[in-house]
Parts: sequence; structure tokens; C-alpha cells
Amino acid sequence: MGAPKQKWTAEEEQALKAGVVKHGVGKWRTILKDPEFSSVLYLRSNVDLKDKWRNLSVMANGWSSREKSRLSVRRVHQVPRQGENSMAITAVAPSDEEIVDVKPLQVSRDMVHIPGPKRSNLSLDKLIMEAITCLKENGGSNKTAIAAFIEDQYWALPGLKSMLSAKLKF
Amino acid sequence: MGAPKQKWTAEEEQALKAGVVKHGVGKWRTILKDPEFSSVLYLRSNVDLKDKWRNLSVMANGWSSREKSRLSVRRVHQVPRQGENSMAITAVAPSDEEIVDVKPLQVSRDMVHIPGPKRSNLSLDKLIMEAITCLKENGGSNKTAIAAFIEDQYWALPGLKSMLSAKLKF
DNA sequence: CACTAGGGTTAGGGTTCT
DNA sequence: TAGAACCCTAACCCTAGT
Repeated sequence: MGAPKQKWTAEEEQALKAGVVKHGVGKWRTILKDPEFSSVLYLRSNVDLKDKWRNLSVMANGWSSREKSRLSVRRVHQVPRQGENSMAITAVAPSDEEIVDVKPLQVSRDMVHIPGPKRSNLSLDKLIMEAITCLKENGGSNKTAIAAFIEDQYWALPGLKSMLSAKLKF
Repeated sequence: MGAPKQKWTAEEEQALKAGVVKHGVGKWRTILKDPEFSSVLYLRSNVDLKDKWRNLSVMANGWSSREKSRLSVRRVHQVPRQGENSMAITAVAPSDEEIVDVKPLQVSRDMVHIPGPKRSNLSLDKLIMEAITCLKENGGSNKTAIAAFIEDQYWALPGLKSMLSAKLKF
């Protein structure tokens, strides 16, 4: 139908966050016009950006009320929107299968799984190496922000901490 | 505990249908406020209207055999995305008994279903690079933005951030 | 007029009740 | 087991204020 709901993709979400980092909260039109993000966000309006940011913010602190019994692991499959937004980096051959269910760090096998943000499991090694490289090359970068960036992608992957501990050596 | 579940009466159902003919599908609040129907529907919410309409539509779409639909009110729409929403309805004068059948005139857009290509991890590397670049270039500016960004990320696994912060020194 | 902030509404998946 | 009624909330709309 005319305007079906357009679910935000992970790429769009990240682009928005990066846009906010670069231009600031509330600079929706600016973010949208930035060629760095427009290729990803061109389907969105400034108002869309604002609304999405609001949703993200709500999730960030509290969405306490009803996170109660979320049983059942549900496969939330997201149908990629009409091709075209594929211009980006092709890199990574994702040998890894998609991870559908992300579980909290400490979960016993019969515990309830909390459906986390749907994220794909791309090569962790790749990410880590990339991050390390970037960090080294950009001595002045804000390490906290970078850590946050990585966290956002992998916050729920089990075993992440230990993996990182093993890989990161400075 | 709670509401005993209110079955829809024939009058309510009738009013809903009339409301849709008059105001269009999706104008639930408008229908509800219309004095022509509010006296009948005052017990219902806009969401109730929407849900009821969905039920009616499912029935009409032949899933379950039932009264056949003779009349149809069709949503006419046009553009994908970014366009104006306007939904025009063409109300064909009902003979008298009417079941409203809502079906998209044209192809549905969700027929396009790309079989689970792993969702892109395409831009992650790029995003990381962008973030780093931005942070670097902006130096001290946009502290507000950065703070907002970090704050937004804060719900994520705290262990990782602190660990990275500790390991990566600048 | 263009944009943003914030409240309001809708769409659609999910859940509960019968 | 099905289906009607109801819930949740991301996505989208409306509009005052700047």
C-alpha cells in the first residue's frame, strides 16, 4: 500500500547515531544533507530522524515497564527494503551465520531469552581489528565513543568480553 | 481482572462501516469524534476501531467463508514512500447490506521477499571509521552531541566499555 | 516559509480470552 | 484450534513556536 511502515534498518540507525555524533542532537536536516549519511538515510525525512532518535532514547533509559515475561525466542526477520541501498562497503564476507537470538550474558539454558536488538553477527575479528587499527591511527579519538560504538553492535553477544580480552593487546 | 471484553454490537459495527465510508480507512479518531457515530461508538477507542476493522477485513478477504462482500470501498493509493499519503476512498453506493472489503488495488509491495540474505554488516566498518573521523575532526566541539551519543549507548554492556577504556590509552 | 519539539494517532505484530 | 477483542509500541502525523 502507499506508505507501508518503513522499519528502520541497522544501517540507518547507525547512520543516525553517527550523524548525531557529528552534528549534534536536533540537527536533523543537517544530518540528512550530509553526504556522509544521505546515502543511507535518503529515504528518511528530518522528522523521521527526530522520531527515531526519540525512540532510541526511550529505549536507552527505562523501557522498564513491560519488559517482563518475554518468553519465546522469536525470529524477527527484517525484510530488507527494495534493494538499492547496497552501495556501502562490501567487504566482509560474512561466513558467520546470522544470529537470530541474542541472549543476555548470563543465561542458563532454560531461562527466558530476552529478544535483543536484531543485529547480525559479522566477523568479530574483523570488527576488532578494524577498531584497533582505527584507534591506533587516530590517537586523538575519543575512546569512549568508539567503545560505545562497538558495544552498540555487540552488546549482547555471549562471550564477547572474553573474546575481546584475548584479542586486545596493547 | 480488568475489562470483561466487550463484544461489538451490530450497531457499533454498522457505525464503524459508515464511518469508514465517510472518512476513510485509517481515520479512526476522526470517525470516533464524528457526532454522527460517537453516540454509538463512545465506548470504543480509536484503536478498538482499527482492530475491529481488521477483523472485519479478514473475514471479508475470504479467509473464512461468511457473508460475501458485494460492495467495496477501496483504498486508492499511489506513491511509494515520500509522497503524500492521501488515501482516497471510492465509496460505491451501497445497495443496503454491505460488507466492506478492503483490498489494495494493485500489487502488494511485500511480495518482494528476499530470502534471508544476512543482513548487512556492510556499513559497520564504515560507520566506525566515520565515527572516529568525526570525533577526531571535531576535536572539542560537539561535546553535547558526543555526550548524547555516549549516553545513548550507555545501556549497553558496561563491562566492555570500561575494559576497552582501560586497555586503550591515549 | 522551513525546521524542530513534543504531543497525538496509526499500523501491525503480539497476547489474552472465549 | 480458531477467532474476536485487546495490548504494545515503532513509525508516522499535526502543529505551535521559533
